[in-house]
Amino acid sequence: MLTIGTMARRTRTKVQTIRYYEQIGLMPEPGRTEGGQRRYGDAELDRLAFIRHSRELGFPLEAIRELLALSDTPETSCAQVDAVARRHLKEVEARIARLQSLEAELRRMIGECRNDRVSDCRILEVLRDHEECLSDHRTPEL
Amino acid sequence: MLTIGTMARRTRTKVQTIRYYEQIGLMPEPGRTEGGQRRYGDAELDRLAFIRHSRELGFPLEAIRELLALSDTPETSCAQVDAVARRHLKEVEARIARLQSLEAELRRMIGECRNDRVSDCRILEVLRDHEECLSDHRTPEL
DNA sequence: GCTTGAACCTTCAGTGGCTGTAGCTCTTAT
DNA sequence: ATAAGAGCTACAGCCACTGAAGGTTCAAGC
Repeated sequence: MLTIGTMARRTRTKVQTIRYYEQIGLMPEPGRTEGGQRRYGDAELDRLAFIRHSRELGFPLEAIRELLALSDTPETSCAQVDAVARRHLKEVEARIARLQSLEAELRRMIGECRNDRVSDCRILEVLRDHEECLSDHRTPEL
Repeated sequence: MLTIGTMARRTRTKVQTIRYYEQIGLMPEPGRTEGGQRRYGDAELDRLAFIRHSRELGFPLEAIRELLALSDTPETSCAQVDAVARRHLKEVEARIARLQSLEAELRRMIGECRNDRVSDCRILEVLRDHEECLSDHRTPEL
């Protein structure tokens, strides 16, 4: 039987985070000691490890919820798993593209700065005046 | 005199966002009509445009606060402005690098999936078993 | 002058994914 | 028996907004 602290150490998770996962229904309610402390088994450890690995790959918790549900129906096709992963990949690609255009803009701006007084600063001028150089205003920033 | 709605339209900002900026002290408290509605001048419009342009470039609000303060002392050197921008560029670069390593890992994972049953899914196996392929666990995810 | 409807007001809750704190209680080793 | 360390609950805070409820004000048209 594993304490919450042991679970945390083994998966490099904060104790509070595990309790949070329980609260939002991502981890099951574990058994308790007479005194009310949580005690976990190996299945729970595996589940937590799965969640953490998925988080390291940037999957949002809702996607992880889907993956866990699919993982519990072993006889069905994994096409849905594939779809979740591809969807996430698309989001990551989109974020990279967005950040790269920010990066280019920032470099250009910084490159023009001649380190004069603030009143002549090119950076501040750009921030004051620039007209939507960035194409897509509807995507989230990152 | 500009209403909050006009300010919002001109800067492509939500009305609530402008009130939020006021609440956190990024925008000044404007004058009001007898009935209590906000009325702005051109200086406020410029300030809001500055904030929105900076946000489009991904500057966090605290950095924007710094930039606005620096912008109000025209005779000093703009080295500090430069420093804020370079600091932000570094963060953007770091996020890109992190996302690119995620992207590579996701691609590898998806590439291995043969679309069998869930019980043999390579994606799920990776998520269950993979040992920290991603070097830096201390940086924020994005 | 009056009506109408759009725009404004305040306040509060929610987003995602945790993290930190306060003030307790429980377990375990000595 | 005691004391340290780990656990417990409940709640607040982070960032940068966004939405909604429920009410008030403004401006245009008649």
